[in-house]
Amino acid sequence: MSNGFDDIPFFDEEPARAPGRGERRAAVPADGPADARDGRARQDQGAAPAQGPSGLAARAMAARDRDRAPDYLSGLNPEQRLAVETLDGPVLVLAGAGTGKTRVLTTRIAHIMATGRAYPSQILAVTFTNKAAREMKERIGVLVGGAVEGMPWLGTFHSIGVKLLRRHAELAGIRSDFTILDTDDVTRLIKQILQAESIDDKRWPAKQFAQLIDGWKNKGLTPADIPEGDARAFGNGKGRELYAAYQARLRTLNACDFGDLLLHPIAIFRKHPDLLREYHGRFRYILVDEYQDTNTAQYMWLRLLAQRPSPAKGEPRTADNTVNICCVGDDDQSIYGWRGAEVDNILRFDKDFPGATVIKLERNYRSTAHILATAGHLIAHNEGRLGKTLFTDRHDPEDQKVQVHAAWDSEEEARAVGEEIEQLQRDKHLLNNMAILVRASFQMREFEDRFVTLGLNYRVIGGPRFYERMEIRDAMAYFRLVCQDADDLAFERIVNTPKRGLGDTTIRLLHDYARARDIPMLAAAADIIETDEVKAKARKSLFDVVTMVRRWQGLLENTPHTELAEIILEESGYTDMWKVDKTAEAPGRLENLKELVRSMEAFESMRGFLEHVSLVMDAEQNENLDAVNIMTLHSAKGLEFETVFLPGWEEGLFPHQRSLDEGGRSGLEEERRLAYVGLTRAKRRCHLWFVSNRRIHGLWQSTIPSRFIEELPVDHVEVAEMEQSYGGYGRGGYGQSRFDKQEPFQNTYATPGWKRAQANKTDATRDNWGNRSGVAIDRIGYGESGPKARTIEGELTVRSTVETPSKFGIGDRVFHIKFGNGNIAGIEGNKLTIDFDRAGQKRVLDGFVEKV
DNA sequence: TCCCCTCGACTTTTT
DNA sequence: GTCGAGGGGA
Repeated sequence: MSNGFDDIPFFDEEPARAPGRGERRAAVPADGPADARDGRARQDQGAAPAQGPSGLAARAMAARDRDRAPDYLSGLNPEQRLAVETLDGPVLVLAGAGTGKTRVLTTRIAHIMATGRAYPSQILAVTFTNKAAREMKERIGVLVGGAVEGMPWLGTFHSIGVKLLRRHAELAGIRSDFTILDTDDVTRLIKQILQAESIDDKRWPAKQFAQLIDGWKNKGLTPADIPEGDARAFGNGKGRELYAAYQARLRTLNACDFGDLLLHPIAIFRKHPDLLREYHGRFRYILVDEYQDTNTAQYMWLRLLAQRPSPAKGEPRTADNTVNICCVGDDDQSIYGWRGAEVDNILRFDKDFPGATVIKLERNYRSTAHILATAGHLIAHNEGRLGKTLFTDRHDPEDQKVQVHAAWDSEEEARAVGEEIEQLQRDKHLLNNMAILVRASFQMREFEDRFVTLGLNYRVIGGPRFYERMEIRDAMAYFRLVCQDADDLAFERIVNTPKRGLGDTTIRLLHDYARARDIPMLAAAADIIETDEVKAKARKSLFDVVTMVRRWQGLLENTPHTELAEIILEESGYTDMWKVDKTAEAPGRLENLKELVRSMEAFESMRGFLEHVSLVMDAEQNENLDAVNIMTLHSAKGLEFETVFLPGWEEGLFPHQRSLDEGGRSGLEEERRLAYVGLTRAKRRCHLWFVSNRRIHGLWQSTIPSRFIEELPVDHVEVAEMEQSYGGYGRGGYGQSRFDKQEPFQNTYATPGWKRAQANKTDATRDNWGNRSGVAIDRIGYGESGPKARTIEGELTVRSTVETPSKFGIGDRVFHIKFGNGNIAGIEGNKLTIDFDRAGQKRVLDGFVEKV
């Protein structure tokens, strides 16, 4: 297959020109182990292959100038082609739904490489989700005909942030083997801080504070930057102190939360302009996907990397001072305002980057004219848009108008959708091409129940995740502690799991001691076992834990990591704990642990695996199974389906009451954009539903149709004829599986649907990875088809074992909380031997002793 | 230390 | 209505 790249060996050829101005070997560390092994990958650093009559560039330019455009450009429409070929200067592509946004991005990258403008490793391409990054990689691979090994800087904001931070961690005051905390860890950490500050966590919930901090970090605010009002609004006015305390704790734990993955690099770049300049030299081209979703922190990060010094008067723009940034987005699909996205970023792009080329993509290749007109008419009710109107050439009289259905209640809604799906199935439509997009996840349940009854396969996208399961988190905590022993959160999680008789008292003691001396709890435990601070039994247990962890740490370098994982789970007694457990879940949990170890095989090291899990929280779904997709409108963004069902268009649910209450007009507009996203997912058929009665928080409430329904254009929408009476039970002529209501004595388990389900099923509720999926298992090929091995850069092992001189002297009279008064008989570092008046001679830690 | 019961929450969610 | 967390009692 010819793709226009056949005669351009751009991966292998060196730029054949002499080093020019501004060209120097960057001091930026190499691209990790791959670079070290492969000299070729390093050649790009600092050297731009763009100018000069090099063999590669000349040929590429000739290729471009030939009448016949490269194959990969053919098939693009004029606007798309402009977006691909406008390589110099800032470019904003306003790409409406279904206008070939991803195609433009990927072709542009291919074009940059094919024309020899930059090496793959000189292109920074950022997305929001791992899914988008993966898709982009694949599609570029198809375009250039091979794996895209050479694009180390294609990834999510966060994964690129981690990459930067691992290289320059010490500039942020942490070590490069830092741990990435997830939201659960963060909440637990905050809970501890609130407790330490004796703040009532009933009145000031840790979760709320976690969200507050997240919000500040989204805005790029450090404790010093937050507005006074914000600071006062939490924890008796202690908001700022608490935030600072939290950051301090993260530093001692050698850990980062998600926000830090962006904020630390920003701080580093600001403090070290020379380093930033190295990256300016490296990144010839910057591409950003879904620009309308960027928050302030991401925006600041991008600005730092994108901004180049303006050319002096009279000087021409050169590769050194041109901002080759291309942002692609759609203001009408901005649906993440509630988590800090600033639509403003896209609205004022041309002010941020003067001289920007703005290109609108309005030709839609996805949907029918009816669907487009409906979506367009709806979104026109919003103010403050950049204003795009999607159009299509496709006008097929066979095309169905958008169907609006009414149902009595949510149960009937689910039943009717089920019937529609079965009808489509009989007409040979694949279930994979259908999706039910809901506003809120509680709506899913009704559909799941119904589909289990019908024996219809379904998959829930974005449900509960495997790594949130208890046994996975426990196992991961062991691994984390072994890789990074300052990870106190991991330590606390596993120290008494399985039960080792290390209760609250012991843990509190360890915690206090560790805090007082600013050392990890594992180190604190190592100290304490040499003393009499804790009872013999607890001491033995602690000794075991410390010894085990130390032993595993010793094995880390030279033992295959999957083997080590097994050793850890065995020796810690963790698997035994579940073997002994007689509850129903225990076998499943053991199975999950096995899967966990198996899935580690795809990674190069245990650290690589840990990093993957903390960054990539989605698990891949099985595409091979034909199943209806159920997901929220939010997670549907970027996807498309032949047939889309949009249930629950009622006031209060959609638009959601809380959006209206908290967001006012802009909240309503965001909801409307969400509706727009939902409609534009559909290629051929789109069904809207609203019900008159819905159960909310356990009680039935009567509802009125969404205002959005009134905003639809009458010419393109039709009210679907109900085959059954409104509010009655189904009487339709088709569907063998709809008699559970008609035959009251037959319970659901006797329906053919249920029997079918039984026949197909291996697990009708959840698969091992915590993915909810129906009827036939939708198992994830996490092990086999999982990600390629990852490498972690710049491994660094620094241990903080600073000894502080004891403030005590032999003979001092002291008081110990547990043993009372006594005299110091010996001192050994921080351990004191004391002759207690009552308890006799004991070894204790100086932290627990006061002079009297 | 564990288990049971009560109480409260309950939009969307990536990383 | 359902689930999870946390408190209190055995």
